[in-house]
This record gives sequence, structure tokens and C-alpha cells, in this order.
Amino acid sequence: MEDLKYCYKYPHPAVTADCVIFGFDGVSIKVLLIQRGIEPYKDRWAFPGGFVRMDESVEECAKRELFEETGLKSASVEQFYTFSDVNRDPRERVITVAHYALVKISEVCGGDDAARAQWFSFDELPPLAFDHDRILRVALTKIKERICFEPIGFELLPEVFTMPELQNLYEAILGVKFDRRNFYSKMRKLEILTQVGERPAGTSSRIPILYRFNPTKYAELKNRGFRLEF
Amino acid sequence: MEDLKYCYKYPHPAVTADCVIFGFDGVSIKVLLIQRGIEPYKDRWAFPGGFVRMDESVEECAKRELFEETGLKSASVEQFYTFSDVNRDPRERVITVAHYALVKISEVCGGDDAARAQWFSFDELPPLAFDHDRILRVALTKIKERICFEPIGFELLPEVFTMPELQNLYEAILGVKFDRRNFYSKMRKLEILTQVGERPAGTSSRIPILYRFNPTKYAELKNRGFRLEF
DNA sequence: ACAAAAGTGTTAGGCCTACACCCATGA
DNA sequence: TCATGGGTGTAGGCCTAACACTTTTGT
Repeated sequence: MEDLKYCYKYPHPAVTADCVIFGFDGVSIKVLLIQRGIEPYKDRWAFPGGFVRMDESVEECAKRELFEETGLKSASVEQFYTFSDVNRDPRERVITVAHYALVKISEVCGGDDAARAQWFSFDELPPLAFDHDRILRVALTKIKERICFEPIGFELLPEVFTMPELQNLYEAILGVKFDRRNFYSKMRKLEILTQVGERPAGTSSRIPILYRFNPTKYAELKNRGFRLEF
Repeated sequence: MEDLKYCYKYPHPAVTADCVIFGFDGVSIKVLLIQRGIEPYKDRWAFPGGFVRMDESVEECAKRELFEETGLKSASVEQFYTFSDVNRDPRERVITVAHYALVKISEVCGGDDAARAQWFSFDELPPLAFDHDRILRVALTKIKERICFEPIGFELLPEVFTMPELQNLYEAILGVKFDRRNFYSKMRKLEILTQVGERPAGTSSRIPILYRFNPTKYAELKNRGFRLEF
């Protein structure tokens, strides 16, 4: 008991930051999980995360843990809910501030740190540690809410992408199907897409046109907020 | 030092729950503050709130503290952000989960507990304790986001209200002016308002028509979500 | 008598939705 | 040659935004 050296007049909960990391492979949404190496829930899959240090905010903690456990250096990690059920951790009272981030799936391929990290799609999810299944459900809800008002979708796509890919992304997140023609014109109206290169005139209607997004317009739209009526 | 009886292997932050309580007096938005009786920030105004106990979630804590300090028993206290800057409390590391609630201003009039509680409008705010001014700004942002998608506004109004009052409420929260005629028809289209009583025919165009809201339609709309294009 | 507050309806424009056809490729 | 995937444009309906007049009351 000699190592219990941090003492308080009243009981204090432990506080952690967890990261729900979403990716997109062109077809379906993926989530990044880490296989736990220690008890409790040893060998179960869980979100990257860990205990908040006394010299960092929970957001800083989330970014640090994310980097340590997956090698990801994502600028936009954002908290979305704090889970505080009394018995959510068998060790002691732990309150977790849950964050999410949208990343390009290619960014997390390499790295030895990421040995235990793996992308899962929703129809092949393993059982999760702690209350992480609940955290995932809430994260999904929040993402759905956001995607209609901020062009967050693009953070999930590679630099260059096709219109069908973009549509797949929206359909995968929102769980609905759109009319291709309406989706195209809606996106064009936003004026954040720039066509990449030229399609040799008349030579192909089968290979999709490539786009990248216009960073200026994109940032502007993101600040101003927008309204996607899906 | 004998009373430092809660000891841990690693340092733990303290965790509090704070409540930003919004009210509406028919003209402007008010916020409920409590004058602190103890250091730090003694005599400064702050949001109701306090330390999370080990046998309650942060939401339960928020409700409990709200009741203890203001006599309010509000069903719908909702967390909106967790503030964790390292030095936000001079005593020790304190992370606070901030909540908000919308209440009818009449519900908090009586009660001795509320002796130190007082409603303030935004143009006469006193200096706030801790980082509560920042918390207030974030709360306002979140409320603005919500009011366009959930009919939360009605929770701020008395049972029976007039259309101008309702419009004032929306204008006060969103900080913009609406065309009266467009606002009226938009509200009518939602079909959640029921006219109260009868206006003696032809006898008055100066006193406003009274409405209450239809709880069934209101709940339905709240679940389904809606879209107010202001 | 005049200013201020409350009530009401119409029109034009923009956005959303639904929908059909052509071209190219690969089986 | 046929099925599949990609690209494009149009017409109708709904919602939004702009806008004017009448009544009443209080000063």
C-alpha cells in the first residue's frame, strides 16, 4: 500500500479520454479498435484512450493516447460526451470523456505502434470492452447529426475521390440511399469540389471523374455552417 | 493531514457538475446564478453545481446540486461539454461536466434555498467565478444549435403564452429579427399550438391570442426532430 | 390624432424530389 | 448483346422571404 501516495480529503474518480476513430474505405464506415493487453477485459477490443494526466486537458490526453497507441496525429479530435455510470469500470470509479475523429484510412496503415490496432466495419464488430458499445452508438448518432451541417465527410476521403465514393460515404453514415442525380447537383451547388485533371474528351463515361475539394471554400463553408437537407 | 483518507496510486482530478439554467421572462433570456458563500471566488456569482459523489453519475449530480441550491426539480438537465483546462480552479485540478436546462422562470421564485439564487439577463451579468463566462458562451452556442431542431423553446414559456412572446423568445436566443407574418405561419404549420379560449369576436385586435402547446404533437415532433429554417 | 402592437394573405424565387436517356465498358 | 455503372437536365411542388393594410388601444 506504500504506493498509494496521492491522497485527498474526498474521494475522486479517475478520468480517462477515449477516441472513437472513424474511417472510410470507399464502401463502408470503419472504426479503429485496439486489442487490450492487460486486465480488465484483456484481449478484448476497445477504443484508444487512457488516463488524463494532471498537466493536460482531456482533449490533449485524447490526442496523446491516440498517437501513442495508433501512431495517428489527427488535428481534429473532438469530445462529444462524458460517460459516468458508476460501475462502468470494474477497477474503480472511472469517468471517461469520449472523443471522435474522422481520419483517412490510409494514415493509420504503417507503424509498429499500431500492431494491435485494426479497422473494423460495423457488421463484423467484435465484442467491446467496458461500455464501449454504448459509446460507439452515441458517437454514431453525433456524427450523423454533424454531417448535415458541416462538411466533415471529406476528412474521411483520400485527397482525390470520385462522386460515387462521396455518395457512398454519405449513404453509409446516414444509412439511407440518395438519388444519384440529385446528390451530384447538391454537391456541385456547394462549390467545394474541384475537378482533377481532364477526362480525354469523349473517351470514357465509365471511369468516374476525379475530384479534390477546394480547401478555401471548404474551410469557409465549415465556419459558416451549412445545411444539407437529406 | 489526517483527513486525507482517500488515496490512489496515480493522481486523480476532482470532478464537478455545473448547471447553466436558462429562463425567459417574455422579453429576454435570463440565466440563474448563485452567489458563492465560500472561497475561492467568495461572493462572486457562479452556476449551481458541485462535486460528483462516487455513487452518482454526473447527470444525477447536476440534478441533485441544482435542487439543493435552487429548489428546482427539472427533469431535463443535459450535459453539453466537459471543461478540463488545467488551471481552471485554483484549489486543485477540477474537471467539470457542464449541463444546461431550460425552465419556466416562475418555477424558481419561492424557496429559502434559493436565497442566494438570482436571475440575470445578459446585459447585466456580474463577473463570474472560475471559467464560468466561457461555459456560458459555450452553453449559448449549444442552445442556438438545438433550438432549430427541437422545439425546446416551449420549456421556457409559461403554460399559456402569446405568439409575440414566442417570437421574442426565438429572437432572443438566436439574436435575429423575424418577419412577424412568416413566423406566425411557420409556427402554425408545425401544428403544435392550440388556441386557448375564445376572443370575443370583433372586440379586440390589440390583446394577443393565447396559445398553449399540444403535448402530443409536441412530443411527437421532439422525437422525430424537425427543421426550422431561420 | 397619432404611434405602437396584433392580426392576416399573396407572390416570386429557390431548393428539393422525382424521373429518363445516353454512353462506355466488361462479361 | 446485355447488364452495369457513370454522367447529365427538366418539371412540379413546397417552403422561404418579402411585403401592406386594418384594427385597436394608449397617449
